[in-house]
Amino acid sequence: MGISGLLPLLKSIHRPTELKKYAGETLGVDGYGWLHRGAVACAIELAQGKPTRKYVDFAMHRVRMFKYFGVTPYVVFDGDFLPSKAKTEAARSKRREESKRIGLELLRAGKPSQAYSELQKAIDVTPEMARHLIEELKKADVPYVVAPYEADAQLVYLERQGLISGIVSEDSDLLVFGAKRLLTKLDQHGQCVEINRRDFCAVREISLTGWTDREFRHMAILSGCDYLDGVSNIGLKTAYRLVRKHKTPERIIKMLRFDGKHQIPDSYLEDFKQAELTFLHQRVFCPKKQDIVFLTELDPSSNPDEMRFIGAPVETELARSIAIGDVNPITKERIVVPRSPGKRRISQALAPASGPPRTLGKPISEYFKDRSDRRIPLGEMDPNCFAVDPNHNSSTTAEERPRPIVFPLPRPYVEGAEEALESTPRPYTSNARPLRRKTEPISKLLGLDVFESSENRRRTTGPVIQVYQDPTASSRPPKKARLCDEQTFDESADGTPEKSKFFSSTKPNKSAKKKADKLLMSDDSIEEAFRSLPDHSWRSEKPPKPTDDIVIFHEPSPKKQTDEVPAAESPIEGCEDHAEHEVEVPASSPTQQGPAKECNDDSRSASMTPLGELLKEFSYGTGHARTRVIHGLPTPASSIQQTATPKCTGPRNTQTPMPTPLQRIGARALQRDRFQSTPPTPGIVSSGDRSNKFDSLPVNPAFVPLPRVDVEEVEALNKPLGSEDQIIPDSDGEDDDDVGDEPMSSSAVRRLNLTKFLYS
DNA sequence: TGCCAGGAGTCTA
DNA sequence: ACTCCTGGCA
Repeated sequence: MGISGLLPLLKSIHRPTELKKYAGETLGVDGYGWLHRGAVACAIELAQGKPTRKYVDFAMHRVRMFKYFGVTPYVVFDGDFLPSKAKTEAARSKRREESKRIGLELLRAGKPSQAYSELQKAIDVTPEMARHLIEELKKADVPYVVAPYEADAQLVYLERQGLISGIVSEDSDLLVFGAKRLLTKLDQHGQCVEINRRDFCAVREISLTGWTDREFRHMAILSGCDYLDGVSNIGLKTAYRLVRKHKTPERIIKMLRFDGKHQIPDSYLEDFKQAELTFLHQRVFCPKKQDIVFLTELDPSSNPDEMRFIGAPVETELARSIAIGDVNPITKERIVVPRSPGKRRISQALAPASGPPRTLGKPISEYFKDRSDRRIPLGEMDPNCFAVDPNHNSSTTAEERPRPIVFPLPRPYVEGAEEALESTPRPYTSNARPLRRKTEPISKLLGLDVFESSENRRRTTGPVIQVYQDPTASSRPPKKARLCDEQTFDESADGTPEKSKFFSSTKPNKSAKKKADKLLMSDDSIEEAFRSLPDHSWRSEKPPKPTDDIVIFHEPSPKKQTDEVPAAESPIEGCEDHAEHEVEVPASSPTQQGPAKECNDDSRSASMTPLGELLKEFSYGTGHARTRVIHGLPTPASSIQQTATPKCTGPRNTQTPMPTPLQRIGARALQRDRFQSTPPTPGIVSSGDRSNKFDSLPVNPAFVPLPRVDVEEVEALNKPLGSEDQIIPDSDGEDDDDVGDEPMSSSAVRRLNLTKFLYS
């Protein structure tokens, strides 16, 4: 859970950013988080013990997204539970069991949607699940490590060792561990928020200026953390005041007891110190030394034997085996991936990756055919659901295979599917179906489909499979199509690589596909998605049909990480920006210049044309300038550099109520303040106004030379347009660094002028 | 009256 | 996860 309220408290230093800005870098990611989110999609199957690999698909989709943006993910998995957390974990485990029980009951009672929401709480990410993902990570040449204990500590260690340059996680604990660069709220479009330790001095809610990691840690522990329950009625604000006033934990606790307003357990001080030591010295695995080390070296005077709470020592060999995923970090038993149906269904389901295809009672192909017939009409159904083949990844050539497009299942369709299911051995599926809406049937279908589909793939890769897959895809929660999902489609190597990840159109019948597009939740989202695609717009030059755009994207092959991305058809802006950093630089840099110019041109033209839209966005006023810009620029060209942002921002803007003039003024003031507090920004004068204070504060070498200036420029343009708040744009300026670029600046100037023109 | 913590309710993914 | 509301406190 982390420190509740910590991230909101630091909101003033949240710097909106995009994954592509980290191109060329290696970012640590929490494998558990990915697996968990993926498992949510198949909560019912997991609860029922049905074989499914959806969680692997989700995680690999994220991996592909990272690669697409030129970022190398370093996936870190949780290991054993710390003694400090044993209690918590036991309670959680109990809750999960309870949720599972209730959820399965609801399922039997014919309340699939309720069952699903309950079963989501029952999700337990197991080392076996991690192992399955690891198999895929190996194939994709993605670095990973299983921590001896907590992934949080492991991630921070990797960051300190320079093996990663940032951490992608939703866990605020990382900041307490000492993470320097935390990326949170990463969405499917690659947008995220950076929280940089260097910005702490700029936090507005509380003054952390001059605060050490130690004081910050004390504040966090005092307010309640995973290792120690907080004192009631003491939150972060109060803890902050206490630390500021009394400095040491001893004095704080003494004062609290003296006050008598709070109930402090007798062991609190001791527990407090243990919690702090756990944050400081937890054991981690050092990939360089190939051995267990402490996150922070112990004080020579301290004795690790007296610090059981930081985790028991682990033998070097065992630690290595755990780190590579061969040994279950909890049971310390070797993880066996069953090749044939094993005792556990889960294991069976997972098994396919390593082992040969399992044997099914019936030939799958037959099964599919039946379904395919029924499903054909489905193609017309909603495209909202993206179903990824859970098993799909299992096969080594998963990416090569064509990706099934997911369509939301219409009722009738579902029914047919159910019938098919009935033939299958799963009993429950047949019963539930009449009652439920899409959710239930989907779940049922998923379990069955997944299992069989995987086999089919192994055996054959015929069109039949595709048909089959489509239904599977439907199994996914009925959401709008996400870019990420699209990415999965990219994998389809069949010759559909050209098509956009976002649109799976190729596979489904053409007619069906078109229909699907129409059915999509929001066309806008799709367009936005396209825009988000970085290079793609450039190359296309024009705002071609969405389908054309799609073609541009193509997923990087799994084996080569960063290189692929730049090399890939669409050079990402980020890549360009960070070309300096990484290996790929050579390739990316040349490409950049050419496309960059084009982009600029496009952006200009784009900005010119959609004045009305721009105005609208300005009217919103609330969001970051960037978002507005994005919206404002309907054309693909504009999206080029802003790509990722547009999607997310677009919806947000619309959703967020328009700020009142007062609010805007306040926002501006805030921004200004930040600006002042932060070191002076190097950006150009014109750009400097827009540039965020934040950006200026945490300057990453990589970021400094950002060619993407376009976005910023756009922002600048918007500002004047938004007449009301010119100030706002300043605050918004997220990409200050980019502005700094020479070519960009020139382009920016042009754009600025143009925009003014338009409005004037 | 304002601040803070915590709970309830809602929405999203 | 986010917002809104409530109660306690100064």
